Amino acid sequence: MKPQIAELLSAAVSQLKTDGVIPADHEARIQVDNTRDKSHGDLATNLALTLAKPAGKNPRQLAQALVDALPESALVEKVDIAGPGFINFFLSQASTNSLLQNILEQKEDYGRNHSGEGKKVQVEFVSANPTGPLHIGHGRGAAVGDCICRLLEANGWDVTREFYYNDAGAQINNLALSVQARCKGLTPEHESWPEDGYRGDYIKDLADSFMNGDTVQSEDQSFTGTGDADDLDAIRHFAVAYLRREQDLDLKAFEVNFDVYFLESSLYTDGKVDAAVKTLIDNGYTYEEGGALWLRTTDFGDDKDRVMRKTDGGYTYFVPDVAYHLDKWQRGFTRVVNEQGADHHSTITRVRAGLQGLEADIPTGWPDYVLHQMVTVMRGGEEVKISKRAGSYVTLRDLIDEVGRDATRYFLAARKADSQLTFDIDLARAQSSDNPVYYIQYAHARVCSIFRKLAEAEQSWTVEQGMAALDQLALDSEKDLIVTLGRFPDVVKKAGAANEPHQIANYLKELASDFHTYYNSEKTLVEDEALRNARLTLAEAVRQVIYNGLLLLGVSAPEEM
RNA sequence: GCGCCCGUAGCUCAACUGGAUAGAGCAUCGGCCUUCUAAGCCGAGGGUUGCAGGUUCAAGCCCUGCCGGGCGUGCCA
Repeated sequence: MKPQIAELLSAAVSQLKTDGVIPADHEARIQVDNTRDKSHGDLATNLALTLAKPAGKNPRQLAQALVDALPESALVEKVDIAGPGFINFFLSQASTNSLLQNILEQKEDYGRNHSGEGKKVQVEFVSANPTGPLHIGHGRGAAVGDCICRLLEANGWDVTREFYYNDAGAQINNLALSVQARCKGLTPEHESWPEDGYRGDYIKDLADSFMNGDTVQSEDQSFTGTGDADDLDAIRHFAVAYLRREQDLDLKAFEVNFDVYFLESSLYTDGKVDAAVKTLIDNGYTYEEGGALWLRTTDFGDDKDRVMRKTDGGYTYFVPDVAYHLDKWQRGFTRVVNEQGADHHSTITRVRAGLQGLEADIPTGWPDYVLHQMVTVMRGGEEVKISKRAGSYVTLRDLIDEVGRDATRYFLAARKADSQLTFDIDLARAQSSDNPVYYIQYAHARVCSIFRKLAEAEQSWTVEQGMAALDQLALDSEKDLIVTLGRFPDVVKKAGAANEPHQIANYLKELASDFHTYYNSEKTLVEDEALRNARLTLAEAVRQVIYNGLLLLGVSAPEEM
């Protein structure tokens, strides 16, 4: 309903410009907010406050002038001027009726918009290296990243989900050496175990599988173990394929899917790394020193220059990353969101510097980054630090197995990414109102239950009957609930613009709470047929919006609990 | 030392890109089942938004300086 009110205000502003009250060249930013206090109506604007200075008038006078210039609208019951000059709108029954009608007509589309205009956006997330099972930090990245994708889709963007993984380099070599050591019967306690080797139990499983000659198949590759413990290259390939398969299975269990798996190694084989390096050299942003090639990142705001090519001839990690991002740009993604752990934030400056050095007309602040902070896992009031399988960290699989996909997704996506997160396993498992996931899902199930009861009583309800009866909804609690339903499209828009899925989670909690309150105070299946039909319409609208919201989080909406 | 992020009720977190009296849940205390699922609802107490300045008609939010925590500060990724 905000857009309609904003339109009325816009018309009023134009009128006042014509009248010479407001300077004609002033660009007014019209902001319509939900009110916190019901005595302030349903929606409010600070327009008179922001226009006071350019108009050279006191805000209350200006507010009165704006109100006088507002076009008539059936949506508005009453307009007040309050406080320092806020304009408060009280919505009419006609507006709440039409809102319910919209929800029931648009169904799954209610809340979606076309602001992205079908433009291409790429979201890169998880991007775990294939050196072990996914840990809880990857889980947070997966939940947040996937929800961002769903939000962007809801806002009309054409989204590509991409997973980038490092299948070359020092860590992979380290992995291969660890597996090889296991193939030769060594354990991590042994004195000749590789320094900085991976020690988890999964290394042993992997070695056994390689020695058995198993064939592993992942999303994008397959490889058969040769059983030759001296063939480090074969071990490397096998280990990568094996762990990729394992990560794929975890992601599938988490209901996170990718459109593109991008291999770092392909940047080398396609010559894209060399090409990027050559361009940087040709553009004069590099120099040799101490046997290494340096990129002058200080030209682009870094606090010191960075090594590109090491003395051993290999490139540092951010060089292929620059080539990768140039590739993204060339694929036509004018908007790219990179969801990563905050421990990698130092790459941002380097990648952006490298991209600027390529002089490819890439905007300075491109791409966007969403960084998530660390996750701490608690059980029984104690911090959980390790899993048996991975050894040194809690895996995503552990969580899914213990608390389920819905709760895991919800808890990992329900917090602002840039604050540290405490994952309380006991709470996530709780089947009570303490647990926000159950609380929200239960609201959905309750509506379904009402309709089951209706069928049992051999009564019926249709949208048409409901629409005809909407004037029966006269209670404050009913209007409150409808106003909350009306906020949903705006929440989707704002959450999408800010890459903040947690806003959806918060909204759903609020909506569920409003509904539970209403459910408890007013019976839906009353004798009076018109009132019953009206309340069923409201209940169905609530169900639809909860369903739509849960879908954005990738959490299921059960019909019974 | 320097850079980035965070600091809100005892705990976990909100506060809609600067708005009106900072809100929920948990925990504590007190109520509500003959009634569509009590897996729920209602009520009470609980705050100098880390500290000190500044900008603004208006600051939890923006600026400066401190304090505390996290991450980074690799020719690791």
